[in-house]
Amino acid sequence: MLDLRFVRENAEAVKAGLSRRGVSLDLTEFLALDAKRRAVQQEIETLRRKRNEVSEEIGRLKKSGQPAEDKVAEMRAVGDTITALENSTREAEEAQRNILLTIPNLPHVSVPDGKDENDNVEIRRWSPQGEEPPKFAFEPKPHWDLAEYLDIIDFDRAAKITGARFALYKGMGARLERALISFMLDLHTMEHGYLEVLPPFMVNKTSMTATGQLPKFEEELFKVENGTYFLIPTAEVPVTNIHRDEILAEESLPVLYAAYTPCFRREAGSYGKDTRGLIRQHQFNKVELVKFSKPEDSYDELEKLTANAEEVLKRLGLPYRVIVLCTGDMGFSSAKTYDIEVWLPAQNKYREISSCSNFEDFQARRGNIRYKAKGGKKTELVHTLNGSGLAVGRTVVAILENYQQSDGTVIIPEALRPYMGGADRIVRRDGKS
RNA sequence: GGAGAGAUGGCCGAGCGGUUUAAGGCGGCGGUCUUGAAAACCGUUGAGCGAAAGCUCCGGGGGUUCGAAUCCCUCUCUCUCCGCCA
Repeated sequence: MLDLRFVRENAEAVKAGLSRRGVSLDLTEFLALDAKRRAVQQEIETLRRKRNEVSEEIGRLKKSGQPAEDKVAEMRAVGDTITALENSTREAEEAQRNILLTIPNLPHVSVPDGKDENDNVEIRRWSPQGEEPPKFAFEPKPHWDLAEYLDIIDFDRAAKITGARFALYKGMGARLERALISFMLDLHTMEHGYLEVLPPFMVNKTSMTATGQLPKFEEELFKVENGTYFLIPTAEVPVTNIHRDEILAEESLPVLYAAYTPCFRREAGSYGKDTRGLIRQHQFNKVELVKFSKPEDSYDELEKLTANAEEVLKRLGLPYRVIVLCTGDMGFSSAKTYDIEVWLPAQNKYREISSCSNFEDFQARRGNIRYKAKGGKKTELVHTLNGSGLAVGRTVVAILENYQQSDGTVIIPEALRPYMGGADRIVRRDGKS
């Protein structure tokens, strides 16, 4: 959410910033509403002041046994006026907040202008051999064929159990998923300084609103039927909300959390996209990194966060590139986003495996997350950041495709072997390969 | 699921219709003392809006009243006991 006062005083700058995103916003009604609301607020406060003073006087009169009937009657009328004005202003307040909640964040100056994903800008590439991904001596198979041959993921039975876009992991497949979660969490907690948390997988409406999923994107969420909770679409939601309505001490910043959670997404509007395989699922696992930082440090923290996520791919020896999303492709709450894309040889392209964003104070304002400088007088909003470190299912995809052998078996990256009971290769359970 | 008790500033905790403009303690900050620290003592210290005057905030929402932290209704959460349960 943008600052109400900032919008009022910088309406043109706000419109200009949003137009970079391809969003055109008419603020005339909003500003008129705001002016009227503030005028009424002034009136209410003047009346309240009068009521406070006279009520105090009534108290004194009654105590000393003097009559106060006329003043009581007068204040009864004032009270009625206040109630009427409050009712009219409440509506205006709500209308204003509802508008503010649907305005996306302003892009940072360093974000390139652009319309859609075609205008994103590549920043760097990495591969075990330098920059370019290695060439295969044979035609690399898609991960779903490999998974079926190795009998480690069963999409048909998952469809029977639940429906489309779900997966049943088996044997070394299930173990690989679990190994990756442990590997990622160990790296981030033991080497990158994050604190591991395991949050609830369902959250309330207030939490969803603070991080920006609500009120605008409810159609992306699963809502539980017997209550008011939503399944989390990312750990960003529960973890960022850890400090909702709190004032953090300056010396505790930055606060760094790493969390494994499953994520649940409706994927409305993506019919026909990535229908085969693990790429786009209604339920997937993710290790998420979340930071709370001082405003002046947040862009340095974004670079570090992105590097922390990249380190997972480096340790696993998976080729990737980093791109910066253009203004038109960024998420609603973000001021700047880097996507990390991993190389998938069977698709012959890079696919998103992590998204690292600085939200500046956009989420902090919605969630009222502040900090106070040591000895300082004012509280200030923190900046929030997060990034995948990494999406686990897509990491499985990348390992299967990049480490596949011509016989259909898959080499296990060395860094992962301690988590796989020492195994160095995924083979069929019947021994055939 | 049943019965009861609660929710007050960073934390603990008093207040239960009108000097609460929220006591007191802890913690924080500043100072005196000290070679330094501790202890002791003194001072200071909640949040939001507003240019200011001032207004608002005692879990959320609603009500009673001239006036609500205080009374009523309702919701949420916490705790204790009982029952059930992985």
